[in-house]
Amino acid sequence: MNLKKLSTLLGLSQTTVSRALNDYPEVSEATRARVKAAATAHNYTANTRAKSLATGRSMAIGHVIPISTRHEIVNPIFADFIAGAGEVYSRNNHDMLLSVVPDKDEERTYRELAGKASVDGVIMHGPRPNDPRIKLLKSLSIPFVVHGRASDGDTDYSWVDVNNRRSFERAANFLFDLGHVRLGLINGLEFMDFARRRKDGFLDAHRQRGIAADPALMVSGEMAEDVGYQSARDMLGRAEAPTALIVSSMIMAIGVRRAIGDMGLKMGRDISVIIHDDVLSYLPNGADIPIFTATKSSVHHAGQLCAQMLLDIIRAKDQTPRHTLLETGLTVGESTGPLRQR
Amino acid sequence: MNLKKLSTLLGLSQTTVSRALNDYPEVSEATRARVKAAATAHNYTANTRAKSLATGRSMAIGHVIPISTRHEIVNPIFADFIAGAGEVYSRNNHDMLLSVVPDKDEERTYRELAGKASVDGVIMHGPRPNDPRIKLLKSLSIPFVVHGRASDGDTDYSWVDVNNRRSFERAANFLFDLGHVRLGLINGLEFMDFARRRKDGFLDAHRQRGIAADPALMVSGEMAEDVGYQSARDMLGRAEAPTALIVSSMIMAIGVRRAIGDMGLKMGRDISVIIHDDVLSYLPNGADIPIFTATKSSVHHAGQLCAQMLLDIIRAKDQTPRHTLLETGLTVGESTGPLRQR
DNA sequence: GTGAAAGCGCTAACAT
DNA sequence: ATGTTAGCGCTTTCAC
Repeated sequence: MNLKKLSTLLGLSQTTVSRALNDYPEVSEATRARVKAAATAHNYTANTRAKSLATGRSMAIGHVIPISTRHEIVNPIFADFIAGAGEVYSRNNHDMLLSVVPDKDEERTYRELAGKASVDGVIMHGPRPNDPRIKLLKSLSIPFVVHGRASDGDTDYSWVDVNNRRSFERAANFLFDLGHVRLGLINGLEFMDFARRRKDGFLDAHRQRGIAADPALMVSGEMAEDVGYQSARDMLGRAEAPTALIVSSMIMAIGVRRAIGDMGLKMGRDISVIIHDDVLSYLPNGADIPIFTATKSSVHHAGQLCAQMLLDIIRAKDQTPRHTLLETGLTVGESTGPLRQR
Repeated sequence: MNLKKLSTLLGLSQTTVSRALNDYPEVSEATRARVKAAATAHNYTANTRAKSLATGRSMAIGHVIPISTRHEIVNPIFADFIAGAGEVYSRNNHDMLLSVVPDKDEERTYRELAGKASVDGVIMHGPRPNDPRIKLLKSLSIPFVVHGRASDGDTDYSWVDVNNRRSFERAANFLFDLGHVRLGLINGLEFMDFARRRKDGFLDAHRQRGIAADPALMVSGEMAEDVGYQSARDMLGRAEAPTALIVSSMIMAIGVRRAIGDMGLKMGRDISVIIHDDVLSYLPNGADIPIFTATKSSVHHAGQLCAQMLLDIIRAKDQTPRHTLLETGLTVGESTGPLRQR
């Protein structure tokens, strides 16, 4: 079923039917009702391609997902983010176009998306310091929103980010309040923007308390189980071992837990652990998992906000940068451990 | 830059330019070279919408991802699957259209995708016994491939699936070979097709050895950490406790590990564990994680195969059902435990 | 309030 | 080997 057939069927012109369906005011309510009834009756939906060819708007948003040889952070994050963004698109009758490309082809993909006019805007993921993609997207003059921030001078673009710095500052201060004085940090790779900010927050808290952070108790590595394991073993085996750990991802924390068990220590008694993990899909129904305490702030939510922001930008045709900084919630569980007096 | 401009620029007709770009044989090699050079020079890429409107093919594949209130299995699986499928689409110049919809809207979404002609085919996820979506997709006469199988009589559609049954049969036999005689199964919800097959495989092995499977040692629940924990506690606390467990997902296995630790048992000595997990993105670089032994078979690979199969079907315009059954690899690690003599 | 006609950017007969 | 023309399904002036 298409417009032509539907209109002849109704004895109306394509124009009128189109106008009725798209809620143009000049159509009489009587015909509009008749048209809409017929449309649903005959299961009519406007062909997106034709529509976007005619209007110039594609009603689609592009997400470019670079796939690197090294598995990096990206994978687990995306499911949640995409789901959040997707919900927003669905509600707003937009399509989501996913391009999974080898990271070396990322630039070409952006160019093509812009050239083929197949999307009205794009979401950019995983920014790195001085990210060249930002300049590229600007030069292509296509609306875009960045998930995360590239920590350079140029903040002249729209982004949605979690307040990683404050999150880790709060986590550290929370432990200081419990009486801990030696904290360990098991962080992601610090060339990633978020990891850098997390470390900054960790250090902020130390400065506020006048406590010197021990470089030996701050490690940075790939977010993997074995990295968590090895880091925890190393730290906890030291003469000056930490009494609490802040871990930068769930998967690393699983390794940390294994290390603690292997060393004959007990969580919450000998060592307290707080983890930060943005991906709630790991957790049953988003609940706090019983193993660890998590500072929760969902990437799912970030996805929704990015999508909404981008749609707003497109709708308003106003590209002045917008920013959203998400605060995290600190949820405290058993394993954080009882108050330790010095 | 569009065809019109490019063609006037070259002093050729749109047709010739189009033909040159699309590798039609009737164009002289000289002009083809000239045209292609100009195209790259001016950064020209054909507008997808216009192209698909003209050809009738959209060069896009749809993935419908139902988002349920209960978090179910779906989430962690998708990242990997989508990544695999996406790679194949990229290589074949197809777009991937993702629709994230509340599961009650799933049917409507399929109808719209077909009606709007926005995709050439769809991939269906998470089939359930006697799944109504299969009839729907057939009635819409849109090419589709199912990831997984619906275990009813009607196998008259294309699918790609992991051999879950054999995987669990092998896992159980592997443990029997080690001398174990009481095995526990911690499985996903058995209204899901794959979980049912896994149980069947588990039972197959028992039958082959003439060992009766104890119903008390076969549990089925949501794939969550706490379900794994509770199930393991229950089983291991019994008078007739199992000496080995087969766990149906990594996340449940994490709970199992916690239970084992809490009960003062030691993995590999008191209790052996084999897990099956299709999602390699959890694992660092796809390597065997050091905690558990896994029967590995990547959903990522399944994604690639689904995508390729669908593209083949579309290209061949031949909808006779095709099937691919993926065998799993059993990777053995320390924690499976030493040979236990009876 | 409704309709006729042009056009979005491309491909595919049908010429030549 | 290249060009002319019509048309994919829709929206959008412009007329009435």
